[in-house]
Amino acid sequence: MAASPSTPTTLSPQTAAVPVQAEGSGAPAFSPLYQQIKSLILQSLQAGEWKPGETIPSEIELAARFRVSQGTVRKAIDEMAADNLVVRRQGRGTFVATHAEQQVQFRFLKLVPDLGEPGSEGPAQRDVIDCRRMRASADVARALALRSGDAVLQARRVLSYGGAPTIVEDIWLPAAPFKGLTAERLADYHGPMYELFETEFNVRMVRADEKIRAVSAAGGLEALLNVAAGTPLLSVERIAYTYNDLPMELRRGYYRTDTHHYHNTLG
Amino acid sequence: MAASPSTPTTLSPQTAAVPVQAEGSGAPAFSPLYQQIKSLILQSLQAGEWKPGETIPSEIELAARFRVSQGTVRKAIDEMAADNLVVRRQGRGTFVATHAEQQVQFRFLKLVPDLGEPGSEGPAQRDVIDCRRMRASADVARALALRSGDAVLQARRVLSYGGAPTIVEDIWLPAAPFKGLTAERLADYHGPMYELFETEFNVRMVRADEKIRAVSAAGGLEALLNVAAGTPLLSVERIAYTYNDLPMELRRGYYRTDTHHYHNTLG
DNA sequence: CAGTGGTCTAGACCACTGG
DNA sequence: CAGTGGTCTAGACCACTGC
Repeated sequence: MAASPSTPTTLSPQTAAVPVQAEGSGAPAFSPLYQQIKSLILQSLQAGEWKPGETIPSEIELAARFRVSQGTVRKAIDEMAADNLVVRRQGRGTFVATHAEQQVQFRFLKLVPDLGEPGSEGPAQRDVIDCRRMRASADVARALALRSGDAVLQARRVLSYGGAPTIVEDIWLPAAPFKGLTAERLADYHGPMYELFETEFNVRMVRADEKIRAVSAAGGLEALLNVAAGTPLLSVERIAYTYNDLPMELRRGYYRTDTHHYHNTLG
Repeated sequence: MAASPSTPTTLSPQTAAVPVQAEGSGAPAFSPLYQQIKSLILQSLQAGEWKPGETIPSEIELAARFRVSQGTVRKAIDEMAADNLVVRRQGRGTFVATHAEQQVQFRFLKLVPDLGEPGSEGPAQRDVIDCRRMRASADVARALALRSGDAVLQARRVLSYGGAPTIVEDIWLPAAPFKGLTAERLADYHGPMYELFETEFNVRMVRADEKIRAVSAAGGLEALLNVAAGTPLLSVERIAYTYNDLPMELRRGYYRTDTHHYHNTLG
Protein backbone atom coordinates (compact mmCIF):
# COMPACT_ATOMS: atom_id res chain seq x y z
CA MET A 1 0.00 0.00 0.00
CA ALA A 2 2.99 2.32 -0.29
CA ALA A 3 1.98 5.79 -1.48
CA SER A 4 1.98 5.80 -5.25
CA PRO A 5 4.26 8.60 -6.47
CA SER A 6 1.70 10.31 -8.64
CA THR A 7 1.40 14.07 -8.83
CA PRO A 8 0.50 15.52 -5.44
CA THR A 9 -3.17 16.43 -5.59
CA THR A 10 -2.95 18.41 -2.37
CA LEU A 11 -1.55 21.77 -1.40
CA SER A 12 0.99 20.74 1.19
CA PRO A 13 4.26 22.55 0.55
CA GLN A 14 6.55 20.39 2.61
CA THR A 15 5.50 16.93 1.54
CA ALA A 16 4.14 15.36 -1.57
CA ALA A 17 4.49 11.97 0.07
CA VAL A 18 5.80 11.14 3.49
CA PRO A 19 9.48 10.07 3.61
CA VAL A 20 8.23 6.54 4.29
CA GLN A 21 11.60 5.24 5.48
CA ALA A 22 15.16 6.46 5.44
CA GLU A 23 16.79 3.22 4.37
CA GLY A 24 20.47 2.96 3.51
CA SER A 25 22.60 3.57 6.56
CA GLY A 26 23.57 1.03 9.17
CA ALA A 27 20.80 1.36 11.75
CA PRO A 28 17.76 2.83 9.97
CA ALA A 29 16.16 3.81 13.28
CA PHE A 30 12.70 2.62 12.33
CA SER A 31 10.04 5.23 12.81
CA PRO A 32 6.41 4.34 12.22
CA LEU A 33 4.37 6.34 9.75
CA TYR A 34 2.14 7.90 12.39
CA GLN A 35 5.21 9.28 14.16
CA GLN A 36 6.33 10.94 10.96
CA ILE A 37 2.85 12.37 10.52
CA LYS A 38 2.93 13.57 14.09
CA SER A 39 6.15 15.47 13.62
CA LEU A 40 4.87 16.97 10.38
CA ILE A 41 1.79 18.26 12.16
CA LEU A 42 4.05 19.47 14.96
CA GLN A 43 6.08 21.47 12.47
CA SER A 44 2.94 23.16 11.21
CA LEU A 45 2.01 23.92 14.79
CA GLN A 46 5.39 25.51 15.49
CA ALA A 47 5.28 27.44 12.23
CA GLY A 48 1.99 28.92 13.38
CA GLU A 49 -0.01 27.50 10.48
CA TRP A 50 -2.83 27.08 12.99
CA LYS A 51 -2.94 29.34 16.06
CA PRO A 52 -3.93 28.41 19.62
CA GLY A 53 -7.69 28.02 19.85
CA GLU A 54 -8.17 27.43 16.12
CA THR A 55 -9.11 24.11 14.56
CA ILE A 56 -6.61 22.08 12.61
CA PRO A 57 -7.80 20.36 9.41
CA SER A 58 -10.08 17.36 9.79
CA GLU A 59 -8.63 13.88 9.93
CA ILE A 60 -9.87 13.19 6.43
CA GLU A 61 -8.19 16.30 5.08
CA LEU A 62 -4.91 15.48 6.80
CA ALA A 63 -5.08 11.91 5.57
CA ALA A 64 -5.45 13.20 2.02
CA ARG A 65 -2.66 15.72 2.43
CA PHE A 66 -0.22 13.15 3.73
CA ARG A 67 -1.57 10.32 1.57
CA VAL A 68 -2.11 7.95 4.46
CA SER A 69 -5.23 6.37 5.93
CA GLN A 70 -7.45 8.20 8.36
CA GLY A 71 -6.51 5.68 11.04
CA THR A 72 -2.87 6.65 10.82
CA VAL A 73 -3.66 10.35 11.16
CA ARG A 74 -5.94 9.46 14.05
CA LYS A 75 -3.14 7.72 15.92
CA ALA A 76 -0.84 10.69 15.39
CA ILE A 77 -3.44 13.12 16.72
CA ASP A 78 -4.27 10.78 19.60
CA GLU A 79 -0.72 11.11 20.84
CA MET A 80 -0.73 14.87 20.43
CA ALA A 81 -3.95 15.04 22.41
CA ALA A 82 -2.33 12.92 25.13
CA ASP A 83 0.54 15.42 25.18
CA ASN A 84 -1.97 18.26 25.62
CA LEU A 85 -0.83 19.89 22.39
CA VAL A 86 -4.27 19.60 20.89
CA VAL A 87 -7.83 19.10 22.11
CA ARG A 88 -10.39 16.90 20.37
CA ARG A 89 -14.07 17.84 20.45
CA GLN A 90 -16.46 15.34 18.97
CA GLY A 91 -18.64 16.78 16.26
CA ARG A 92 -16.65 20.01 16.08
CA GLY A 93 -13.04 19.30 15.27
CA THR A 94 -9.55 19.25 16.71
CA PHE A 95 -8.27 22.47 18.26
CA VAL A 96 -4.82 23.78 19.07
CA ALA A 97 -4.51 23.83 22.86
CA THR A 98 -4.37 27.24 24.50
CA HIS A 99 -3.71 28.67 27.92
CA ALA A 100 -6.88 30.71 27.56
CA GLU A 101 -8.81 27.64 28.77
CA GLN A 102 -9.28 27.41 32.51
CA GLN A 103 -8.47 23.74 32.79
CA VAL A 104 -5.07 24.36 31.23
CA GLN A 105 -4.26 27.07 33.78
CA PHE A 106 -4.68 24.65 36.65
CA ARG A 107 -2.19 22.31 35.04
CA PHE A 108 0.42 25.06 35.42
CA LEU A 109 -0.59 26.45 38.81
CA LYS A 110 -0.52 23.72 41.42
CA LEU A 111 -1.11 25.88 44.48
CA VAL A 112 -4.66 25.35 45.68
CA PRO A 113 -6.53 26.62 48.75
CA ASP A 114 -6.71 24.27 51.74
CA LEU A 115 -10.47 24.83 51.90
CA GLY A 116 -12.76 24.82 48.92
CA GLU A 117 -12.29 23.77 45.34
CA PRO A 118 -9.21 24.76 43.30
CA GLY A 119 -10.85 27.70 41.54
CA SER A 120 -13.16 28.73 44.37
CA GLU A 121 -11.28 31.90 45.25
CA GLY A 122 -11.94 33.57 41.96
CA PRO A 123 -9.19 34.91 39.74
CA ALA A 124 -5.92 35.99 41.29
CA GLN A 125 -5.08 39.64 41.66
CA ARG A 126 -1.82 40.19 39.81
CA ASP A 127 0.41 43.10 40.74
CA VAL A 128 3.55 43.71 38.75
CA ILE A 129 6.13 45.30 41.01
CA ASP A 130 9.01 45.57 38.65
CA CYS A 131 9.99 44.87 35.07
CA ARG A 132 13.34 45.66 33.56
CA ARG A 133 15.71 44.74 30.80
CA MET A 134 19.06 43.38 31.94
CA ARG A 135 21.91 41.03 31.09
CA ALA A 136 21.65 37.36 31.94
CA SER A 137 23.68 36.11 34.86
CA ALA A 138 25.40 32.77 34.49
CA ASP A 139 22.65 30.68 36.03
CA VAL A 140 19.82 32.50 34.25
CA ALA A 141 21.67 32.08 30.97
CA ARG A 142 22.12 28.37 31.59
CA ALA A 143 18.45 27.89 32.42
CA LEU A 144 17.32 29.70 29.26
CA ALA A 145 20.01 28.23 26.99
CA LEU A 146 21.49 31.67 26.39
CA ARG A 147 25.01 33.01 26.78
CA SER A 148 26.00 34.98 29.87
CA GLY A 149 25.33 38.64 29.21
CA ASP A 150 22.57 38.09 26.66
CA ALA A 151 19.61 40.42 27.09
CA VAL A 152 16.77 39.19 29.26
CA LEU A 153 13.64 40.72 30.75
CA GLN A 154 13.11 40.37 34.46
CA ALA A 155 9.84 40.93 36.25
CA ARG A 156 8.60 40.53 39.79
CA ARG A 157 4.94 40.22 40.65
CA VAL A 158 2.67 39.37 43.57
CA LEU A 159 -0.40 37.15 43.27
CA SER A 160 -3.13 37.67 45.84
CA TYR A 161 -6.21 35.58 46.55
CA GLY A 162 -9.12 37.15 48.37
CA GLY A 163 -6.91 40.16 49.04
CA ALA A 164 -4.19 38.09 50.73
CA PRO A 165 -0.76 38.15 49.05
CA THR A 166 0.13 34.50 48.53
CA ILE A 167 2.77 34.21 45.82
CA VAL A 168 5.79 36.27 44.83
CA GLU A 169 7.32 35.39 41.50
CA ASP A 170 10.53 36.48 39.82
CA ILE A 171 10.40 35.83 36.10
CA TRP A 172 13.16 35.90 33.49
CA LEU A 173 12.45 35.85 29.77
CA PRO A 174 14.81 35.90 26.80
CA ALA A 175 14.54 39.41 25.39
CA ALA A 176 14.55 38.50 21.72
CA PRO A 177 11.30 36.49 21.43
CA PHE A 178 9.53 38.90 23.77
CA LYS A 179 10.63 42.10 22.07
CA GLY A 180 8.23 44.87 22.98
CA LEU A 181 7.08 43.49 26.31
CA THR A 182 6.91 46.34 28.84
CA ALA A 183 5.96 46.74 32.46
CA GLU A 184 2.80 48.56 31.35
CA ARG A 185 1.77 45.79 28.99
CA LEU A 186 2.26 43.25 31.79
CA ALA A 187 0.48 45.32 34.40
CA ASP A 188 -2.48 46.15 32.18
CA TYR A 189 -3.12 42.57 31.13
CA HIS A 190 -5.68 40.93 33.37
CA GLY A 191 -5.45 37.27 32.58
CA PRO A 192 -2.95 34.44 32.61
CA MET A 193 0.53 35.50 31.56
CA TYR A 194 0.90 32.49 29.27
CA GLU A 195 -2.23 33.63 27.42
CA LEU A 196 -0.56 36.97 26.80
CA PHE A 197 2.54 35.20 25.53
CA GLU A 198 0.42 33.28 23.01
CA THR A 199 -1.57 36.18 21.66
CA GLU A 200 1.13 38.84 21.63
CA PHE A 201 4.36 36.97 21.06
CA ASN A 202 3.31 33.71 19.46
CA VAL A 203 5.04 31.77 22.22
CA ARG A 204 3.10 28.79 23.51
CA MET A 205 4.32 27.09 26.70
CA VAL A 206 3.93 23.36 26.37
CA ARG A 207 5.73 21.83 29.31
CA ALA A 208 7.56 22.87 32.45
CA ASP A 209 9.91 21.37 35.02
CA GLU A 210 9.73 22.45 38.63
CA LYS A 211 12.21 22.08 41.48
CA ILE A 212 10.60 22.56 44.87
CA ARG A 213 12.30 23.38 48.14
CA ALA A 214 11.48 24.78 51.58
CA VAL A 215 13.12 28.10 52.42
CA SER A 216 12.83 30.89 55.02
CA ALA A 217 11.19 34.19 54.20
CA ALA A 218 13.92 36.85 53.88
CA GLY A 219 15.23 39.61 51.66
CA GLY A 220 11.97 41.48 51.34
CA LEU A 221 9.75 38.48 50.70
CA GLU A 222 8.38 38.66 54.24
CA ALA A 223 7.12 42.18 53.63
CA LEU A 224 5.55 41.39 50.26
CA LEU A 225 3.83 38.28 51.61
CA ASN A 226 2.92 39.85 54.92
CA VAL A 227 4.52 37.15 57.06
CA ALA A 228 7.16 37.17 59.79
CA ALA A 229 10.80 36.93 58.75
CA GLY A 230 11.88 33.30 58.86
CA THR A 231 8.45 31.91 58.00
CA PRO A 232 8.86 28.74 55.94
CA LEU A 233 7.93 29.27 52.29
CA LEU A 234 7.76 26.95 49.34
CA SER A 235 10.37 27.80 46.72
CA VAL A 236 9.33 26.71 43.24
CA GLU A 237 11.84 27.10 40.43
CA ARG A 238 10.28 26.53 37.04
CA ILE A 239 11.73 26.28 33.57
CA ALA A 240 8.99 26.39 30.93
CA TYR A 241 9.47 25.11 27.40
CA THR A 242 7.88 25.74 24.00
CA TYR A 243 7.47 23.19 21.26
CA ASN A 244 11.02 22.01 20.66
CA ASP A 245 12.05 21.61 24.28
CA LEU A 246 13.22 25.18 23.89
CA PRO A 247 13.35 26.90 27.31
CA MET A 248 11.49 30.21 27.17
CA GLU A 249 11.00 31.17 30.78
CA LEU A 250 12.70 30.89 34.14
CA ARG A 251 10.46 31.53 37.11
CA ARG A 252 11.24 31.48 40.81
CA GLY A 253 8.14 31.46 42.93
CA TYR A 254 7.70 31.79 46.69
CA TYR A 255 4.44 30.40 47.99
CA ARG A 256 2.74 30.83 51.34
CA THR A 257 1.56 27.43 52.48
CA ASP A 258 -0.35 28.30 55.62
CA THR A 259 -3.61 28.73 53.71
CA HIS A 260 -2.72 26.91 50.49
CA HIS A 261 -0.79 23.84 49.45
CA TYR A 262 0.94 22.56 46.35
CA HIS A 263 -1.08 19.68 44.99
CA ASN A 264 0.36 16.87 42.94
CA THR A 265 -0.90 13.54 41.69
CA LEU A 266 1.40 10.57 41.25
CA GLY A 267 0.39 7.90 38.78
CA MET B 1 -21.86 -8.53 13.84
CA ALA B 2 -23.22 -8.30 17.37
CA ALA B 3 -21.93 -11.13 19.50
CA SER B 4 -23.98 -14.18 18.66
CA PRO B 5 -25.35 -15.71 21.86
CA SER B 6 -24.01 -19.17 21.25
CA THR B 7 -22.55 -21.30 24.02
CA PRO B 8 -19.48 -19.66 25.51
CA THR B 9 -16.49 -21.50 24.10
CA THR B 10 -14.16 -19.87 26.63
CA LEU B 11 -13.48 -20.31 30.30
CA SER B 12 -14.38 -16.85 31.51
CA PRO B 13 -16.62 -17.08 34.57
CA GLN B 14 -18.00 -13.58 34.57
CA THR B 15 -18.98 -13.09 30.96
CA ALA B 16 -20.21 -15.26 28.15
CA ALA B 17 -20.76 -12.16 26.07
CA VAL B 18 -20.18 -8.57 27.00
CA PRO B 19 -23.29 -6.64 28.20
CA VAL B 20 -23.20 -4.72 24.89
CA GLN B 21 -25.52 -1.96 26.07
CA ALA B 22 -27.81 -1.35 28.98
CA GLU B 23 -30.78 -0.02 26.99
CA GLY B 24 -34.13 0.69 28.50
CA SER B 25 -33.86 3.47 31.04
CA GLY B 26 -34.00 7.15 30.28
CA ALA B 27 -30.35 8.05 29.74
CA PRO B 28 -28.51 4.85 28.83
CA ALA B 29 -25.13 6.43 29.63
CA PHE B 30 -23.45 5.11 26.53
CA SER B 31 -20.25 3.26 27.23
CA PRO B 32 -18.13 2.00 24.34
CA LEU B 33 -17.26 -1.66 24.11
CA TYR B 34 -13.58 -1.14 24.82
CA GLN B 35 -14.44 0.60 28.08
CA GLN B 36 -16.51 -2.38 29.14
CA ILE B 37 -13.62 -4.66 28.23
CA LYS B 38 -11.28 -2.43 30.20
CA SER B 39 -13.35 -2.66 33.34
CA LEU B 40 -13.66 -6.43 32.96
CA ILE B 41 -9.88 -6.75 32.74
CA LEU B 42 -9.64 -4.38 35.69
CA GLN B 43 -11.87 -6.67 37.72
CA SER B 44 -9.61 -9.61 36.99
CA LEU B 45 -6.65 -7.51 38.03
CA GLN B 46 -8.28 -6.60 41.35
CA ALA B 47 -9.35 -10.18 41.93
CA GLY B 48 -5.72 -11.18 41.58
CA GLU B 49 -6.29 -13.41 38.58
CA TRP B 50 -2.89 -12.22 37.38
CA LYS B 51 -0.33 -11.01 39.90
CA PRO B 52 2.07 -8.05 39.59
CA GLY B 53 4.92 -8.96 37.26
CA GLU B 54 3.01 -11.75 35.53
CA THR B 55 1.73 -11.61 31.98
CA ILE B 56 -1.94 -11.25 31.23
CA PRO B 57 -3.41 -13.28 28.35
CA SER B 58 -2.50 -12.23 24.83
CA GLU B 59 -4.71 -9.84 22.91
CA ILE B 60 -5.93 -12.68 20.72
CA GLU B 61 -6.90 -14.75 23.75
CA LEU B 62 -8.71 -11.86 25.38
CA ALA B 63 -10.49 -11.05 22.13
CA ALA B 64 -11.73 -14.65 21.97
CA ARG B 65 -12.74 -14.63 25.63
CA PHE B 66 -14.78 -11.45 25.30
CA ARG B 67 -15.92 -12.16 21.74
CA VAL B 68 -14.72 -8.87 20.34
CA SER B 69 -12.09 -7.98 17.80
CA GLN B 70 -8.42 -7.77 18.68
CA GLY B 71 -8.51 -4.04 17.93
CA THR B 72 -11.07 -3.46 20.64
CA VAL B 73 -9.01 -5.35 23.21
CA ARG B 74 -5.98 -3.40 22.06
CA LYS B 75 -7.66 -0.09 22.73
CA ALA B 76 -8.71 -1.24 26.21
CA ILE B 77 -5.16 -2.33 27.03
CA ASP B 78 -3.72 0.84 25.52
CA GLU B 79 -5.63 2.87 28.08
CA MET B 80 -4.55 0.63 30.92
CA ALA B 81 -0.94 1.00 29.81
CA ALA B 82 -1.40 4.78 29.77
CA ASP B 83 -2.69 4.49 33.35
CA ASN B 84 0.43 2.54 34.32
CA LEU B 85 -1.67 -0.43 35.35
CA VAL B 86 0.00 -2.67 32.82
CA VAL B 87 3.21 -2.67 30.79
CA ARG B 88 3.44 -3.77 27.16
CA ARG B 89 6.60 -5.44 25.88
CA GLN B 90 6.74 -6.16 22.18
CA GLY B 91 7.39 -9.77 21.37
CA ARG B 92 6.89 -10.88 24.99
CA GLY B 93 3.45 -9.93 26.19
CA THR B 94 1.58 -7.57 28.48
CA PHE B 95 2.57 -7.56 32.15
CA VAL B 96 0.85 -6.42 35.30
CA ALA B 97 2.74 -3.35 36.54
CA THR B 98 4.72 -3.77 39.75
CA HIS B 99 6.63 -1.56 42.18
CA ALA B 100 9.52 -4.00 41.91
CA GLU B 101 10.60 -2.13 38.76
CA GLN B 102 12.95 0.77 39.33
CA GLN B 103 11.24 3.13 36.95
CA VAL B 104 8.00 2.76 38.91
CA GLN B 105 9.73 3.67 42.17
CA PHE B 106 10.82 7.03 40.82
CA ARG B 107 7.24 7.82 39.92
CA PHE B 108 6.41 7.61 43.63
CA LEU B 109 9.53 9.24 45.09
CA LYS B 110 9.99 12.68 43.65
CA LEU B 111 12.87 13.80 45.86
CA VAL B 112 16.06 13.80 43.81
CA PRO B 113 19.61 14.94 44.60
CA ASP B 114 20.60 18.42 43.45
CA LEU B 115 23.73 16.96 41.87
CA GLY B 116 23.80 13.82 39.79
CA GLU B 117 21.10 11.70 38.26
CA PRO B 118 17.98 10.65 40.20
CA GLY B 119 19.27 7.19 41.12
CA SER B 120 22.93 8.11 41.43
CA GLU B 121 23.10 7.83 45.20
CA GLY B 122 22.36 4.15 45.27
CA PRO B 123 19.49 2.67 47.24
CA ALA B 124 18.22 4.46 50.31
CA GLN B 125 19.05 3.18 53.77
CA ARG B 126 15.74 2.56 55.50
CA ASP B 127 15.57 2.56 59.29
CA VAL B 128 12.29 1.77 60.95
CA ILE B 129 12.11 3.64 64.24
CA ASP B 130 8.72 2.62 65.43
CA CYS B 131 5.76 0.50 64.44
CA ARG B 132 2.66 0.06 66.52
CA ARG B 133 -0.99 -0.81 66.36
CA MET B 134 -3.37 1.92 67.45
CA ARG B 135 -6.80 3.44 66.94
CA ALA B 136 -7.41 5.89 64.15
CA SER B 137 -7.74 9.55 65.05
CA ALA B 138 -10.41 11.55 63.28
CA ASP B 139 -8.19 12.89 60.51
CA VAL B 140 -6.40 9.59 59.92
CA ALA B 141 -9.77 7.85 59.74
CA ARG B 142 -11.04 10.38 57.24
CA ALA B 143 -7.97 10.02 55.04
CA LEU B 144 -8.24 6.22 55.00
CA ALA B 145 -12.03 6.12 54.68
CA LEU B 146 -12.31 4.38 58.08
CA ARG B 147 -14.30 5.23 61.18
CA SER B 148 -12.66 6.98 64.08
CA GLY B 149 -11.30 4.36 66.43
CA ASP B 150 -10.78 1.68 63.80
CA ALA B 151 -7.51 -0.20 64.12
CA VAL B 152 -4.57 1.17 62.16
CA LEU B 153 -0.85 0.48 62.03
CA GLN B 154 1.49 3.38 62.47
CA ALA B 155 5.18 3.40 61.58
CA ARG B 156 7.94 5.96 61.52
CA ARG B 157 11.09 5.54 59.51
CA VAL B 158 14.13 7.50 58.35
CA LEU B 159 15.53 7.34 54.83
CA SER B 160 19.22 8.16 54.42
CA TYR B 161 21.23 8.72 51.26
CA GLY B 162 24.99 8.38 51.38
CA GLY B 163 24.72 8.11 55.14
CA ALA B 164 22.86 11.43 55.48
CA PRO B 165 19.36 11.25 56.97
CA THR B 166 17.14 13.02 54.45
CA ILE B 167 13.54 11.94 54.95
CA VAL B 168 11.40 11.15 57.98
CA GLU B 169 8.09 9.48 57.23
CA ASP B 170 5.10 8.72 59.41
CA ILE B 171 2.91 6.06 57.84
CA TRP B 172 -0.61 4.93 58.69
CA LEU B 173 -2.15 1.77 57.26
CA PRO B 174 -5.57 0.24 57.81
CA ALA B 175 -4.94 -2.76 60.05
CA ALA B 176 -7.30 -5.19 58.34
CA PRO B 177 -5.69 -5.50 54.90
CA PHE B 178 -2.22 -5.50 56.45
CA LYS B 179 -2.91 -8.10 59.10
CA GLY B 180 0.37 -9.62 60.22
CA LEU B 181 2.62 -6.70 59.39
CA THR B 182 5.13 -6.21 62.22
CA ALA B 183 8.02 -3.88 62.98
CA GLU B 184 10.40 -6.77 62.38
CA ARG B 185 8.94 -7.58 58.99
CA LEU B 186 9.24 -3.93 58.00
CA ALA B 187 12.76 -3.53 59.36
CA ASP B 188 14.06 -6.72 57.76
CA TYR B 189 12.73 -5.95 54.32
CA HIS B 190 15.35 -4.22 52.23
CA GLY B 191 13.48 -2.87 49.24
CA PRO B 192 10.62 -0.58 48.39
CA MET B 193 7.77 -0.73 50.86
CA TYR B 194 5.18 -0.88 48.10
CA GLU B 195 6.91 -3.98 46.75
CA LEU B 196 6.45 -5.63 50.16
CA PHE B 197 2.81 -4.63 50.13
CA GLU B 198 2.34 -6.36 46.79
CA THR B 199 4.09 -9.60 47.59
CA GLU B 200 2.94 -10.05 51.18
CA PHE B 201 -0.47 -8.44 51.32
CA ASN B 202 -1.68 -8.39 47.75
CA VAL B 203 -2.13 -4.62 47.92
CA ARG B 204 -0.95 -2.75 44.85
CA MET B 205 -0.69 1.05 45.04
CA VAL B 206 -1.87 2.55 41.81
CA ARG B 207 -2.12 6.28 42.39
CA ALA B 208 -1.40 8.85 45.07
CA ASP B 209 -2.27 12.44 45.88
CA GLU B 210 0.24 14.66 47.61
CA LYS B 211 -0.18 17.97 49.45
CA ILE B 212 3.08 19.84 49.84
CA ARG B 213 3.87 22.58 52.32
CA ALA B 214 6.88 24.28 53.88
CA VAL B 215 7.24 23.83 57.65
CA SER B 216 9.84 24.35 60.37
CA ALA B 217 11.76 21.45 61.86
CA ALA B 218 10.44 20.78 65.36
CA GLY B 219 9.15 18.08 67.64
CA GLY B 220 12.09 15.74 67.26
CA LEU B 221 12.40 16.00 63.50
CA GLU B 222 15.44 18.24 63.82
CA ALA B 223 17.29 15.52 65.73
CA LEU B 224 16.33 12.74 63.33
CA LEU B 225 17.33 14.78 60.30
CA ASN B 226 20.39 16.27 61.93
CA VAL B 227 19.43 19.89 61.27
CA ALA B 228 18.94 22.94 63.48
CA ALA B 229 15.52 23.51 65.02
CA GLY B 230 13.53 25.82 62.80
CA THR B 231 15.18 24.68 59.57
CA PRO B 232 12.64 24.80 56.73
CA LEU B 233 11.51 21.35 55.65
CA LEU B 234 9.22 20.14 52.93
CA SER B 235 6.07 18.54 54.34
CA VAL B 236 4.55 16.00 51.98
CA GLU B 237 1.23 14.44 52.90
CA ARG B 238 0.33 11.54 50.69
CA ILE B 239 -2.77 9.42 50.35
CA ALA B 240 -2.12 6.33 48.22
CA TYR B 241 -4.89 4.37 46.52
CA THR B 242 -5.36 0.84 45.22
CA TYR B 243 -7.45 -0.16 42.26
CA ASN B 244 -10.87 1.20 43.14
CA ASP B 245 -9.78 4.61 44.36
CA LEU B 246 -9.67 2.88 47.71
CA PRO B 247 -7.27 4.73 50.06
CA MET B 248 -4.80 2.30 51.61
CA GLU B 249 -2.08 4.47 53.06
CA LEU B 250 -1.61 7.85 54.68
CA ARG B 251 1.95 9.09 54.75
CA ARG B 252 3.39 12.30 56.15
CA GLY B 253 6.93 12.92 54.98
CA TYR B 254 9.44 15.57 56.01
CA TYR B 255 12.15 16.17 53.44
CA ARG B 256 15.46 18.01 53.76
CA THR B 257 15.81 20.24 50.73
CA ASP B 258 19.31 21.62 51.20
CA THR B 259 20.86 18.77 49.21
CA HIS B 260 17.77 17.47 47.42
CA HIS B 261 14.67 18.88 45.78
CA TYR B 262 11.21 17.69 44.88
CA HIS B 263 11.02 17.39 41.14
CA ASN B 264 7.83 17.71 39.16
CA THR B 265 6.94 17.98 35.51
CA LEU B 266 3.92 19.94 34.33
CA GLY B 267 2.38 19.00 31.00
C1' DC C 1 -28.55 17.26 7.17
C1' DA C 2 -23.63 17.43 6.29
C1' DG C 3 -19.40 17.26 8.65
C1' DT C 4 -16.70 16.11 12.58
C1' DG C 5 -14.56 12.92 15.73
C1' DG C 6 -15.44 8.06 17.99
C1' DT C 7 -16.08 3.06 17.74
C1' DC C 8 -15.60 -1.47 15.82
C1' DT C 9 -14.20 -4.84 12.66
C1' DA C 10 -11.21 -7.80 9.58
C1' DG C 11 -7.14 -8.69 7.58
C1' DA C 12 -2.35 -8.02 6.06
C1' DC C 13 2.06 -7.31 7.24
C1' DC C 14 6.14 -5.78 10.32
C1' DA C 15 9.28 -5.85 14.52
C1' DC C 16 10.71 -8.17 18.33
C1' DT C 17 11.46 -12.12 21.65
C1' DG C 18 12.37 -16.60 23.03
C1' DG C 19 13.08 -21.43 22.53
C1' DC D 1 10.16 -20.62 13.94
C1' DA D 2 5.91 -19.65 16.46
C1' DG D 3 3.91 -16.24 19.24
C1' DT D 4 3.64 -11.64 20.91
C1' DG D 5 2.67 -6.80 20.45
C1' DG D 6 2.93 -2.82 16.73
C1' DT D 7 1.57 -0.67 12.36
C1' DC D 8 -1.42 0.32 8.54
C1' DT D 9 -5.37 0.05 5.77
C1' DA D 10 -10.33 0.14 4.28
C1' DG D 11 -14.81 0.40 5.30
C1' DA D 12 -19.06 0.49 8.07
C1' DC D 13 -21.52 2.56 11.38
C1' DC D 14 -22.42 5.61 15.66
C1' DA D 15 -22.55 10.04 18.48
C1' DC D 16 -22.34 14.74 18.51
C1' DT D 17 -22.37 19.59 16.72
C1' DG D 18 -23.99 23.30 14.09
C1' DC D 19 -26.38 25.27 10.33
